[in-house]
Amino acid sequence: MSVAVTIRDVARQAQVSVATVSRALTSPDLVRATTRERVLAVAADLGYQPNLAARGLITGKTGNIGIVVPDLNNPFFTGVLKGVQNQARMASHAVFVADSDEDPAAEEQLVRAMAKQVDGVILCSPGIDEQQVRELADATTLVLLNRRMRGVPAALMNSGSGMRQVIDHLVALGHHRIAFLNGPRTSWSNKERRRGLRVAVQRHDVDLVDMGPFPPRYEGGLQAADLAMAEKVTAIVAYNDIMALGVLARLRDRGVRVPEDVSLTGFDDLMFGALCQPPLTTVAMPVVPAGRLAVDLLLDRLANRDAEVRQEELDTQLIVRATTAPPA
Amino acid sequence: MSVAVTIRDVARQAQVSVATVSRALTSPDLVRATTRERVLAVAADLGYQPNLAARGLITGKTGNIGIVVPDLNNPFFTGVLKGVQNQARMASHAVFVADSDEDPAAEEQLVRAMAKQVDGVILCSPGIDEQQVRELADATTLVLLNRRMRGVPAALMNSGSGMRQVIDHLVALGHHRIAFLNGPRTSWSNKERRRGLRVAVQRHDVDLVDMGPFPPRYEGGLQAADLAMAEKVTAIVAYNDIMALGVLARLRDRGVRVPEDVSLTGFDDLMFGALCQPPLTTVAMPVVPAGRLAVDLLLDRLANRDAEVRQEELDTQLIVRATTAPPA
DNA sequence: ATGAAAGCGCTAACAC
DNA sequence: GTGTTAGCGCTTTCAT
Repeated sequence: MSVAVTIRDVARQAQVSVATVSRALTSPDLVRATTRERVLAVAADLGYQPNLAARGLITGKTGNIGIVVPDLNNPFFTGVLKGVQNQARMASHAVFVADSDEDPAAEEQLVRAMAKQVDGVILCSPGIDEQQVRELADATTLVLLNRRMRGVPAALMNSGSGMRQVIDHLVALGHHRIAFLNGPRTSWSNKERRRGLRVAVQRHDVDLVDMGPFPPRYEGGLQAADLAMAEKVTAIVAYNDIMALGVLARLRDRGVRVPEDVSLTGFDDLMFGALCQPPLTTVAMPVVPAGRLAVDLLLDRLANRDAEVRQEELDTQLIVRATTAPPA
Repeated sequence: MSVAVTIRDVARQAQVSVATVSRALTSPDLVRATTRERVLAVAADLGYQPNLAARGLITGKTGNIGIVVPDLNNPFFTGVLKGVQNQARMASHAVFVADSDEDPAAEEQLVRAMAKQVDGVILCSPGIDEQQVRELADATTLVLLNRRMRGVPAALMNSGSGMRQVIDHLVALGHHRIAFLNGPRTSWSNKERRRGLRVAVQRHDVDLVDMGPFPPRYEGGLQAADLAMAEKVTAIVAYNDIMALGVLARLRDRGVRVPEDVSLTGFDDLMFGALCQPPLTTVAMPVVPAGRLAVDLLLDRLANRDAEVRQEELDTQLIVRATTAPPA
């Protein structure tokens, strides 16, 4: 392990003061070109890397951003993380990540613990209570992901538009009685998807059977499948892809054919939808772009603290694959 | 946004010096109990959170650890990340994450960039060249994940044992001619899996058809499926689950039944193996435990810099599901 | 047991 | 254009 080379070492070797080295690195136009080049050359030669913690101590900016997610095993959140990581790197920021294991209390702690080491944090927390979010927004610069709240910047995905496309698609196929399998009632996403659905349905002659809530996982789908079939629907709209996969498995076990006997749609488009059999008709959530957007919003807010709060919405897109067809 | 409360504020309010506050927080037994309690009470009251960057500047420890992975969209790496995050939190460390987008050159940069802000980094890089890893190990405390290299601590998964179980299983079913679909030739994992396979095969009367390399993704499986069938094998061992899924899809399209006409196994056990149809027989890689182990190794090394280098191996386990059966 | 003071590596006035 | 110096928030001698 090589010993750390500091700004002093560079200064000595380049025969200048530490201030000049600092300037050469951070405000190049403040030093004469020849000096700058000499300094930079020495720095490169010595393999000098500025200590960002020390820099942050004085500038007040750490060059880091944090992201808190409920579960790193969920491809939805890792997609977001990927986008965040990407965009952060473009902006020369490093990213702290924390996984709360779906525990809202932990989320609050994690944000607070991060607060001192980052310039701001991106919070993906469907569960945490609104009042607490406000307190956190007070403790650090916060950007919400996939959740809208007055006065807090947010990167959003417009599930309403996706749901409208789902309903238009199903109605065009000839469906009139459709089940919606709710995810967690309190989650912002579920509310949004449900709202989009209800709006879309009003424009058509459709019976909407509102079911659940179910756990937003494979097991939730297994459970929901039987209940939905009992309602004699011809199409099932699941809260998300994972649940849809559970429905698919359960229907197959019961000998119900998809899409011949019943149509099925998911939501999120998390990779395995495309890989499974039959491939799942679903709505693609732009998770990676949303992660990128969140970073942009955060950096923008940091640079421009008293501009108005931006909440931007990305469109979602129906992906028709093979689980939807005209009713029998 | 509330202004930061520093150690000075606490000191003033508690009527002690900053040194005493510092001691009360980090070496409680150096201050009188009554003083300590008073200080702690004030700190809690003011919502004081020590600035870790400042602390790190003087102690030389940041309390952070880094992890560099090739792709955050790959559930293998996010599983590891989950384990890392988990264990780091137990040890009150924060986690920096960086995604190299499968670019070995970027990996090196990312590690170097992190080096100053972390106590050590966990590197998951099948691709990066051995010499460069050594240089990185010189620049920071490094722990390798799923890759063995002399003198560098490593958290390993013993794919050999899993492969032996696969072959024993297939042979017990009556297979004699088996294809192995190679992943990237240079990847440590592929070498290990292949080696395990060859050893296992020697103990039985089996023709091993070594095919590929193929890209370790869905498309690689699509491509490999036809080639494997042309070799008249009765069982196909894919480098990993994703490739196996590609094989499965292609075989289904061709009307080849799995497992009736040909058996198929994957490797990794990445969730969707269980969800697909038929559920995939595969080898479970303990990715989350491996992440945890990597953190332990890192922390251990940090605490005990001149102990011998630990390289620990976790066992892998065959998971028999529904894609393997006796040959026709 | 506690305080005063030095200093971690760096940037930002302020001089010249 | 460059050097000198103070100080970011904290820990850690060294005194007392």
